Amino acid sequence: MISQAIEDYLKTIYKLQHGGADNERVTTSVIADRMGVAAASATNMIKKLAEMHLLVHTPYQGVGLTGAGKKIALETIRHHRLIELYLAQALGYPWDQIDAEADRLEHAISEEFEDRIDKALGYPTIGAHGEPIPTKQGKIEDLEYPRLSDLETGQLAIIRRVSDRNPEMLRYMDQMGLQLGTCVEVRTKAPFSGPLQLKIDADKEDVLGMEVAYHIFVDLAP
Amino acid sequence: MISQAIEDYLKTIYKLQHGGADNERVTTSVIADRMGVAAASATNMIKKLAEMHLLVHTPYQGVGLTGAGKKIALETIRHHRLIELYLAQALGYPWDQIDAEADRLEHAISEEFEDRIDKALGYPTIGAHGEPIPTKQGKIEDLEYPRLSDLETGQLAIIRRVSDRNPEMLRYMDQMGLQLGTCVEVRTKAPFSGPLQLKIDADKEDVLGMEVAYHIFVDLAP
DNA sequence: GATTTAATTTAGCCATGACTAAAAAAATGT
DNA sequence: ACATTTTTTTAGTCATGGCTAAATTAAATC
Repeated sequence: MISQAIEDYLKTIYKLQHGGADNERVTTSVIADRMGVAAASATNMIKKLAEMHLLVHTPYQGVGLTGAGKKIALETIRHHRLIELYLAQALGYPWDQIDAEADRLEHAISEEFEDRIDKALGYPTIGAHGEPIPTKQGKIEDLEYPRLSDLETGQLAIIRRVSDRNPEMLRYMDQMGLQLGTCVEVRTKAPFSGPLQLKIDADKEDVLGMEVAYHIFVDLAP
Repeated sequence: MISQAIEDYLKTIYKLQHGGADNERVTTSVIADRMGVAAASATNMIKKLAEMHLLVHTPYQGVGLTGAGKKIALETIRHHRLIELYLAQALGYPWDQIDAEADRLEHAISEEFEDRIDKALGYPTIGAHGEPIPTKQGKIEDLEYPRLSDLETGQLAIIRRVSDRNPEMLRYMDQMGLQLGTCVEVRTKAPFSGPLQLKIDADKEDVLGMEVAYHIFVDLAP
């Protein structure tokens, strides 16, 4: 049977495979780190998932999801992102709280629930932090946006996606007026990974550290 | 820590204590039966709950919740009933499906979620099947309604609560036009626990078996 | 009151998914 | 090339919450 733990591992592995650089191996320690468990625990689960043919494990090298594993991962991610969006839109949650709540709810909902909130939200394709929502059939767009931290002085862009990993960072962004759709212009970029001077939505001007800018993804405006 | 299993046992025990007759003991086998587990499993959990001071166990006699146990039970029941009502009212679930969905969700939601759906529903005090919803402080009204099966010929009453135990029965009631607030009049009552001839909401007339009537609770109209 | 039956508890087992400590393999540095 | 460090795996443990089979206690019947 597919337990909550299995769903969590598969989701994490999927995100690691698609989040980082293309040829970065998804290793035991990276998985353990993201899951917040000991490396040995990850090894155990990896062995189990390999036996279930949900992933392929090359010892000491890393893992790769099989079709079946990917399917479960995407179902879980779909649940997660639909729930997040529902919490934000229907229940007025701030965007820094939705991830934690969705992490628990994603394992508890039925297909029926998924369908109903999907409908209530108008069949969305983009989640609350700008992530693509996998379809019920397991298709997902792979939108690759440049990071705000990679822009050069003078460039104008629109925020399309943010990392949801750190709630505090999300709260900070919010406070700075940085949301999905917000228009930003890089005024100056200090050297040595220094802070950015930004014009935000044509009315505010502020400084933003590279750490934060690295977690914001944008669409370049011409 | 309070696990999902503990919440489920406490909820079940609370309902057994307050559902049946006043002096019916809540025994191991009754608990095991309701939980769908073996008697030995129930014994184990009862021992554990007794050690945690969530209930008092008199061996071979039965159990009784302590204040702490009752508190957790009522919190769980509050979650369950708020979620049920939310599923019905906000997401349009039919009333025969909400119990199963709420059984899983009740363990996954946060205080924040509880508060938000409570507010969205307008701080309701009655659940989707007519059950009282415990307050956040753990107070609960004990409304005792007569059963439709106990009415006599000629009596007029309003449906106030139904048992949610059997989804098929709920679907049947719905189909018969029997809902909360529906007005029913007993036209004839066949002897030997025979069926009732009912006038439903002043426009339909139909027959209802005792089995179903037993699971419908009403307010007597004068 | 003795015996049968039913309910309850004890004893022991299993799967899940964590953990630590130790061993083994791979990567790195000189 | 070899020693050191890091990563990964193995081995063994623990808590949770099920299970069955056997023993015990309580209730019911003769």
